[in-house]
Amino acid sequence: MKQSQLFTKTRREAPKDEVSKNAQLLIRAGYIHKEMAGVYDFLPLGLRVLNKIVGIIREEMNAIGGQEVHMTALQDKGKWEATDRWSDKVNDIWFKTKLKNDTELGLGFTHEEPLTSIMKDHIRSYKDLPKAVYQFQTKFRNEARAKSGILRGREFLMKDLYSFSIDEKSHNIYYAKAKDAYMKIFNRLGIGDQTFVTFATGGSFSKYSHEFQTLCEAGEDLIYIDEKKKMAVNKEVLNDEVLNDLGLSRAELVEKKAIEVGNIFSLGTKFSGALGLNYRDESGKDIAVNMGCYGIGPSRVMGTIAEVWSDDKGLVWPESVAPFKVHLVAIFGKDTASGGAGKVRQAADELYASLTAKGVEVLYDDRDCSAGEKFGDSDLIGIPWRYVISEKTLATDSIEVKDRKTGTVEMKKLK
RNA sequence: CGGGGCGUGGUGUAACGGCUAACAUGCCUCUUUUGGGAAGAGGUGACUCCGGGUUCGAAUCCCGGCGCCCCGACCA
Repeated sequence: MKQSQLFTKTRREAPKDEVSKNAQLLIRAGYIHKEMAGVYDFLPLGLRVLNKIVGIIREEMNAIGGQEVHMTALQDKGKWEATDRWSDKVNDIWFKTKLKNDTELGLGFTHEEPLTSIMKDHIRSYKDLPKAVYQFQTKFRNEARAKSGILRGREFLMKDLYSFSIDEKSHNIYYAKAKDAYMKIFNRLGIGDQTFVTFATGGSFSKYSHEFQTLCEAGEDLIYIDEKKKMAVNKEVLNDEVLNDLGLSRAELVEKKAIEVGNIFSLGTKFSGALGLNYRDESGKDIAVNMGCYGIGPSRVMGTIAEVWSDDKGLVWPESVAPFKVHLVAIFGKDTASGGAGKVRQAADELYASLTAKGVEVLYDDRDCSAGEKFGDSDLIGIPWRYVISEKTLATDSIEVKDRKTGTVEMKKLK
């Protein structure tokens, strides 16, 4: 894409109503726009990153047999009453609304109830199990306090997968697979090294749930990590019994702040029981389906990556999620007047065309502005590889290739 | 939801209760410039968040509202 056509602009200064690093950088670089507290729009660059994240998650969910659906945000009150999750006293994060005839509706903050209900139409027999279903969905949560930019919003994107198994044993097998898939995802997203599988509160059907916590000062969770074992325990469940269970010793643990980028949960038969999702076993008996749920918020992940991978000059995207792979920066110098076809512009146009033809995603800075401004913007936007082309580089028939992360520069011949 | 802070051109800031609300940046025009946010000149752009009140006079003081940020509580 030609940068001269990109409608978003960079800014020198962050708006004063943002303090968090992710929001400051993402707004300054033109990735997102704040609509109101905890509610952000994704602009072209931001959407590209978000879609990259979504793509990686989708591949890994498909790899463990997930089948993608797209459910509704509007929720039918009845199903939530069946599980006693409708009342504001039980659950105060609902956004609720009404039809013209006064029928109450909710804006989904999660999707166990409606999906369990859908599955009733399709699961009859033990032969129909196991199954895994997932979606990418806008979730609405009426948070008492939205904060930290894109990390805790009231409207955000969520991937939620739900598994349906014959019994606990079969569920545990799937659960373990999902756990591995999650680590694979975070590795591919470039935050694997700082992301720890963390034991957390389990709820009524299992002792623990597993959170995926990325070490980061901007996080709101406190976790205790054992670096050698690459295990962690959330502060909320830290006690001697738990440590004993997990074979961890207090002396080895270090306290760290972290961002919860994923959470997987065993649900047992809580929802299937309440909503009547049963299968018939070989002996003809009806049995409640055993369920699990598995969440990752792609928008929160994007904020987390921005927090973890950035420096004083701007964002530093891992290649797997960067909006473009290459930032082609043309320094026209006195080579050409605006729009003219000087030597540099011609060479840059050609390089852009040939890279694009090869399928390389390129943001081509073809704007008429000073070199300093272009470099500053390039650092801020944070595309992994910068190709600089100018009179200077053309003199040796080459381009300058700079690694955004390491700052390493090398000259490469144009052929 | 409790506590604290803050609302002034697009953005960041300034202005004792008193001149036409200032500066920087952005944007537009012209000239010069051209490898780390270039220089000069001219221009554009603000009912000072909203509503009341005090006062001869309010961006400034008081009351109410709304919004935003931070701390805490909460957070399948």
